[in-house]
Amino acid sequence: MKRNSRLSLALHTLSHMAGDPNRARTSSAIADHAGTNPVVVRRVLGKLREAGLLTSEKGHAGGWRLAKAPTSITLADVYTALSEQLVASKDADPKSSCSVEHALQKRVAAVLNEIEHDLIHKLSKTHISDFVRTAET
Amino acid sequence: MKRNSRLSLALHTLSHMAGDPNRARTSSAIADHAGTNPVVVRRVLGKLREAGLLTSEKGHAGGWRLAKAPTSITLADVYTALSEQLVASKDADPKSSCSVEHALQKRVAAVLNEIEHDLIHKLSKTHISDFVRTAET
DNA sequence: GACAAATGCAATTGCAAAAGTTACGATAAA
DNA sequence: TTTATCGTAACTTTTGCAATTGCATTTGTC
Repeated sequence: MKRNSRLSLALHTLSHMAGDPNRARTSSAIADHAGTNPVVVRRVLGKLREAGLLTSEKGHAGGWRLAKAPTSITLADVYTALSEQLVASKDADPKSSCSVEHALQKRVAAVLNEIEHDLIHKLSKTHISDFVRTAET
Repeated sequence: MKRNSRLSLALHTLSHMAGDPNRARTSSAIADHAGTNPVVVRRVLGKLREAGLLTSEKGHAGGWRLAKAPTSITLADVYTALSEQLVASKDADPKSSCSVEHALQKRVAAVLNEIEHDLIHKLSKTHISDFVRTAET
């Protein structure tokens, strides 16, 4: 896979589940669909479970299920569950000798953080269910 | 440096230049400031030059200069100059056997692209000069 | 013309993060 | 008890990017 693979995988899987929320899916079935492998799927979906978006069941006939209605899961939920920070930079280096430099860095970081927040806000406007409006598997 | 290092470096350098637009800076001076090396600086700034944001002069007493007023360079200019695509995913895999899958992927990609555009729009609202308002080197 | 300072560019190396793989234990259903 | 599944740890492979190196080119100064 390529860039944004985790976000991509998560979105893909959730959308698919939203089309038929009752069925449980196994890691390997999901992996096959997404062209990856079960362990990677578990790693990514594990984060979504921690965030309360999914549940998983062990044992025979276990698998993954949506923990909430598709209409109540937004892209922002997924984004933050994966703790992505596409825009925001990490904290400014404290090792910058020049204080003007430091002030500059902080200002840049502040703007970037604000834009990150805007991005999340925008993401919160679309729901997983929006992907399944027309075709229902 | 880690993620977004290119964007970070570009923003950092441009902001610094905006504080004193007449002086030319050499790749190695910039590299020292940013804690990196001259070749990386040239690679990144080269992209900005291609986009018409910077000019560079070879030879003795050469270096890098802003090609435009700091007030006319937006974060979106920088972002697109570096051809970043933080949100948008690449084109959907054509190898997806299931047509429903394919339609789903296209819908997800469409939403992501729209959000990417929104991000760029937001970036276009702040200018390089905004970083240098209070302190002027 | 000689030399130094600078970009331009390509090839290589090095490194860290992510993906992939394998293995094994725990758990639950049949 | 057997089978199917998640959970997780350890390891290997891949990949992206920075760093390094080397050399050519351009330009200003002596």
